[in-house]
Amino acid sequence: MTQLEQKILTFISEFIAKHNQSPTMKEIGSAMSIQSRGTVHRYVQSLVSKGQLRRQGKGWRSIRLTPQNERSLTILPLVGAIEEGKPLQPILEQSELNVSASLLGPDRFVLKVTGDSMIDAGILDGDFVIIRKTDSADNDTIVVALIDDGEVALKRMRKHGDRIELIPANKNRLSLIYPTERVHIQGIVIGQLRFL
Amino acid sequence: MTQLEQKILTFISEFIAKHNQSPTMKEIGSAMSIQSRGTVHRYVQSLVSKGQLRRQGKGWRSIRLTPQNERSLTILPLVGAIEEGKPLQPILEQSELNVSASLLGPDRFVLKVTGDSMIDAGILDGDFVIIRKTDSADNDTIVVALIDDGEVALKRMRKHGDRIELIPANKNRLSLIYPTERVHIQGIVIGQLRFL
DNA sequence: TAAATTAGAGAACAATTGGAGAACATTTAG
DNA sequence: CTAAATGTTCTCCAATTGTTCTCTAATTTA
Repeated sequence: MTQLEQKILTFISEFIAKHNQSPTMKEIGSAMSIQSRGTVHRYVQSLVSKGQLRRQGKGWRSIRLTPQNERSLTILPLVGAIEEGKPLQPILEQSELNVSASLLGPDRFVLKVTGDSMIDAGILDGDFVIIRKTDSADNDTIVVALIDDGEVALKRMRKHGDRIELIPANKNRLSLIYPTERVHIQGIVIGQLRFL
Repeated sequence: MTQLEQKILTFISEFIAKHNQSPTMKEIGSAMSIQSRGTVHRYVQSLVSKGQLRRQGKGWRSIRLTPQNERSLTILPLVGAIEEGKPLQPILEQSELNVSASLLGPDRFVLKVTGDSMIDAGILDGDFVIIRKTDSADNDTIVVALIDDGEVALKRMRKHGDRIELIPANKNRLSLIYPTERVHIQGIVIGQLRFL
């Protein structure tokens, strides 16, 4: 896969995620600054022949992703589970932990956390949290929220009518309550990781 | 392997980790201050013949790492840092978080944690910890230890002469002290992750 | 000192990658 | 049905890269 093919594959993948529909040759070309539909078509064909894409039917927007590109790679061997004072329990069923399938996606990003406001939720200073972009969230999920278009908070959220309560996971800190219109949800925390 | 060959191999490995594509002869040359593509080519050929690299296909960027030098990679966009009540601080320098480069390796594995013995260290029930295999560890690192070839403990370790103290990160639990010969270190915790 | 080795420059050529656009076929919208 | 848009096939072309050479200079070795 050449560099440009890789770019095109990524573009198609993100386009589908965003529009729930594959782009046309022309749309791909626009994004890649390629004027010729014929040239774009050649790249798409190349990706199909390399098994990175497939075509469904003959019409427009018939490009589809292959399963491998709907999820990405496997990563680490998962060998067992630790439980208090018991022998190691081997995990046979799923012998690999697929980090990326669960955590990656075009709508994901990572934030590094500073401070201890979420310490009781096991999110420590220096940890990274993986966020799925969304502008709404359920009660009691941990969200990234922008307050007054200025400061950012990583807090558990709970709605009370026209107000939103942002609850820290730290007994030494207090909840903050804002009118709904002052709080803009940026995303919800779907994962967390730490390097020691 | 000469010194320069070693440098080139390292450069290629890091380039692939960063760009997910091998560098061209020219790019290698730029990094090594070698003007001639031909000269670079000679080094690459030498590394191939020594089994440190291989070539895939005939096109550009067809240099591949041999399994011994390989690391798979997974990259998430790292957009910023959250700090208490401050505006989002964009991270410009390194805009990607390379999960696997730091966490993966042939001597790594994952355990799923059950129980709350490490709760004060931010390791909660259901979390996954990434372990680097080793049979020795420094004081105050979190280790996976096998006790009497039977039960497994995830605890902070401290040596006291011929005894080893295994310290839980939980105020409601007590340290356990064993004679050195009863405790077999399996590895140390180098990372942790959680799926919400 | 002389020969061999190592290292780099760069020319020359082949192969691959990347792009434009014409011509025609097919699909979709109205 | 008709027209517009899209998909497909094709040729031509340019730019970049990989590869193989030869030449030169510096360093090491016999």
